[in-house]
Amino acid sequence: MARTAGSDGGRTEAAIREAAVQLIARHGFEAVTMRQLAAEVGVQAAALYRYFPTKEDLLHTLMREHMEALLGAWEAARADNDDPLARLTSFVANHIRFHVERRHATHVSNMELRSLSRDNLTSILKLRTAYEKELRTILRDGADAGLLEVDDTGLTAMAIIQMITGVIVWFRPDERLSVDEVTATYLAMTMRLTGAKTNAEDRHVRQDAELRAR
Amino acid sequence: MARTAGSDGGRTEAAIREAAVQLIARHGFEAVTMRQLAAEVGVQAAALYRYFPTKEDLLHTLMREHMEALLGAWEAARADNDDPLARLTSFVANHIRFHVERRHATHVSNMELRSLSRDNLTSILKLRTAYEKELRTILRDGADAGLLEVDDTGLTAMAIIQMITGVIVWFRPDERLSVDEVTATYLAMTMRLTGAKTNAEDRHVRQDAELRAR
DNA sequence: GAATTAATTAAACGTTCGTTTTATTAATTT
DNA sequence: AAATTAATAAAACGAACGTTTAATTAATTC
Repeated sequence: MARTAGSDGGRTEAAIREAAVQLIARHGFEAVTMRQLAAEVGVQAAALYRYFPTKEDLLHTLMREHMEALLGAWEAARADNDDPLARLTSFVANHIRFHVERRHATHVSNMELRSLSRDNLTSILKLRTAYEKELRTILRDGADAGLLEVDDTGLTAMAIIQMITGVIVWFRPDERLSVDEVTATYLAMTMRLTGAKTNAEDRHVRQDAELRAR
Repeated sequence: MARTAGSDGGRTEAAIREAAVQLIARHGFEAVTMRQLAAEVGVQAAALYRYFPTKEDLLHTLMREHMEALLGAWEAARADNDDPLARLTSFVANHIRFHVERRHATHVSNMELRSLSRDNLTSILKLRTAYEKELRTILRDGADAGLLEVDDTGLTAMAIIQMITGVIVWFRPDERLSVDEVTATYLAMTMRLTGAKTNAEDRHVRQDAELRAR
């Protein structure tokens, strides 16, 4: 009826976050009740309020940390490289790996925006916009250098992000394809989609080789 | 306190559907209450139950009819054409037009699947799968005819659908771009993404023309 | 070992939810 | 004009919701 033996605030909070991500990803934020979440963690509902002041604050925390982790992963993965094609490759590969590894959290961050209040929504959208801007910059640099054929930078960035984020809709680990195989295929599609010059060159090299072999 | 003068079942049901699509698209199915919906329509909550037996049945009806309309629009738009490239063009153009015209209903159909019971979910997924199969068939035919370069038919189909459905996330009519302009850009990206041969030919034709003009 | 702080339970709060029941009036049919 | 059917309002149902309060025990500090 009170503090349980061996209870630990740090562990409980981590368990709440984990359970919340799973439950919200599966049922949606509005459909998950604090009692349901508490039961999953193994505590009473009131105990949740020691760690998060409100249900919405819990959601906002999960989203903010997910977006910050995404931006952090990109900063770590980005080769300090001048080559736009290498940067584009890094971006797509990092995005797919990160999203496959955190399918549930991504689902939450993408689907539950409408459950946030104005201020909380604004703070998440700011992070999201910053991330999208990274891709737009790469595409513009690539187009300026004559390495990419991009009609509309903003529109192409949205198309690519939607395409590569869509992986989480159908991808399941331990099925037909590995993460690396999926990444390779999506990279090839991205390069074709943006008219990347290396791709065209590769194709010509291959064609030439075939012709010479005859 | 009872039947209102001028009330009409047909009109009321239509009003319920319209209001439901708007409200669910904006707030999410779980967040919309029957009282809120009724207020939007201008009736009491109990009146809704004359038209839909439960809240979930209302959602299911909206989704089913949306998916059937999408399949119907595709059947009407599909030129009875043997050329896979022409069919691919029709598919993308029809998809974007339909989704832009019915942004809210599309949002509902894509986001609220988890609020459906097993049986209702199955019936919607069946329609969705049938639609996706249309695109897979086009891609396979195109690849078999040597007109497209597609590594993985299923994966490419998902990538394209996610890309072109994503239009509704950012597109707003009466802004920078018209539907036709957006469609043209997405068609160009789709053709590049699938390595469509016409595109390569066009490019060569254009390049030749430029060279000759010098 | 006494005092304090951390972690939790148990119980309750007022509110709101989807839905049902019953009554009432408008429109239609006979 | 009487009888019937369609369309709704009004009120209530029990259940469940997010959250708060108060009490209680475990762990830590002094």
